[in-house]
Amino acid sequence: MVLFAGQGDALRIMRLLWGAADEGVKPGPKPGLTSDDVVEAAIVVADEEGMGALSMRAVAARLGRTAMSLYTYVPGKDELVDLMYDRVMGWLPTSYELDAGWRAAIEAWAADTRRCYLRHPWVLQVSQARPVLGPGGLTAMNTLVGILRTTGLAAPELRAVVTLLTDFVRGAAQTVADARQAARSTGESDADWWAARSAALAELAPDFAERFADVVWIERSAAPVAESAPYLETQVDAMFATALGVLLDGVEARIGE
Amino acid sequence: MVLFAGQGDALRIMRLLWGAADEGVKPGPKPGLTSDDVVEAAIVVADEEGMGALSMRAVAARLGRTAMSLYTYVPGKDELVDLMYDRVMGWLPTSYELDAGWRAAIEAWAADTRRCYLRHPWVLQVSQARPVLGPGGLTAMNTLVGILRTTGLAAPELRAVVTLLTDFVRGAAQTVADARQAARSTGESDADWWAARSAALAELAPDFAERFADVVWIERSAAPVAESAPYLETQVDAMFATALGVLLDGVEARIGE
DNA sequence: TCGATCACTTTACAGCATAAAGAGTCAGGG
DNA sequence: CCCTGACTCTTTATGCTGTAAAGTGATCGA
Repeated sequence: MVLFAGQGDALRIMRLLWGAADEGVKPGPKPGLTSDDVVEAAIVVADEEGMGALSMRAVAARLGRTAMSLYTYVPGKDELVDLMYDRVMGWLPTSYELDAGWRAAIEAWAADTRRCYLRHPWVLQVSQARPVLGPGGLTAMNTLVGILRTTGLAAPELRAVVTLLTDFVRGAAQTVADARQAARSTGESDADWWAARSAALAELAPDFAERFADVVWIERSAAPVAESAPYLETQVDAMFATALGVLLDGVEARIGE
Repeated sequence: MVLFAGQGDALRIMRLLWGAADEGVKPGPKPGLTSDDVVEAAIVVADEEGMGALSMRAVAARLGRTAMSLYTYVPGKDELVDLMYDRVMGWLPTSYELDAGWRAAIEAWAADTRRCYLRHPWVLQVSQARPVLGPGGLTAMNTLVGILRTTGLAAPELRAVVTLLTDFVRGAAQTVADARQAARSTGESDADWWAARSAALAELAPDFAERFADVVWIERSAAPVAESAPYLETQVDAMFATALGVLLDGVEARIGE
């Protein structure tokens, strides 16, 4: 992996992100692919087999080429992932109806964004620090800020709300994605997993009910279905909506000031 | 890595998590280490060099042994990470003063939890789906729920608030941890990184100011220091406090019902 | 036609988790 | 007292990973 990206590298990846066209004719054989082809193939691999299966060899195999040939189109794997990220973020809706108010718009934004993360779970593994500064990611950010600006909140508060929203949506999606991934890769359903663990717990911590009384209480009282796995998806969807509601109540309270 | 963990494996890792003592005397040489020694050494490695540098070889080297010898004490790397996680979560405070109200208690909880994540950033890479069911993690969860129960909120809402809080604190800490990690491993400061990117942006997207007007507005208006790197840490700390305030306003609104 | 340039392949390296097999060490049973 | 089985720990090996380095052959401008 790349350990130090100098300034020249910064320009190169930015050029790729922004689709800066190559200038004139050059000697040598014509490229058989474009960097877009590589990005597209990599997204297919990551969607189908997960980020863990995304290797230069796997992407190259899908394109009928060797791993090393990809380095003609893309500086390295890190940069390829950045390009994949920006591409997917570019597929998100870029504007929301505001006639029903900012709250409804944010709810729609959250649902779309969450759906996108669940369709491409590997996106959640791209760090938010030193963000990918491509057109897709910037447009997505612009869309969210655009909705929130209509609340009339001051910029510092609004910025906090932006990170609150994105961190929450990412975290919630991450949990669902991880659960699905675990079920797929271990072949053990959530229910089986839970059954084995709770049996072991009962044996190893007989004082469980008293020692973790509050946890037991919330699990018993909040789960609509007794004996269910903790991450039953319909239950998780409802919880997402509730949590988002609490968050937006907080925003509303700040508007009242 | 382990692909399928059967029921026997579940019992074994749970026994390790709960510190179930081995029974009687056995033939063969005495073990030179305990699984706790391995976990401790692994935490030191991960704290000092990051999760990416956590390998069985590195842990073994610190203990003066070969990588394979660790498999005597721990089923595999995945399970070792679970043990590390539960150990660190067990270091968190287990009760909070409630005389000043639940809100102050949650603020203290959030500060402690965030500090713990920043001291051991690799903890954030442990998935929340199929959580580690050890005493440390369960106690931490119990502490949080215990504070929130004093709000009198109904269990389903309270559960949503729990995930909202944990997802937010984790996400916020993750961003800071990633930024620090990037600075360390690339040798490029945030300021340098930002300078190189914004120069490239100006060249590649001359219409930036109009095309991403809302993003530009919030960056200009919210940052107290002009031309500063986006993730200046004091700025991020303030944003964390503001966002937590908004979140807790939402909880308060729900209590009023 | 020549030399430069580029696409692409082959080979190689260091590092990873861990399976498999072997070496040495210690206990209880004969 | 020795043997057998169990146990710790090491050595070796397998199949992955990203990518550096060098080589092959095609294609262009001069």
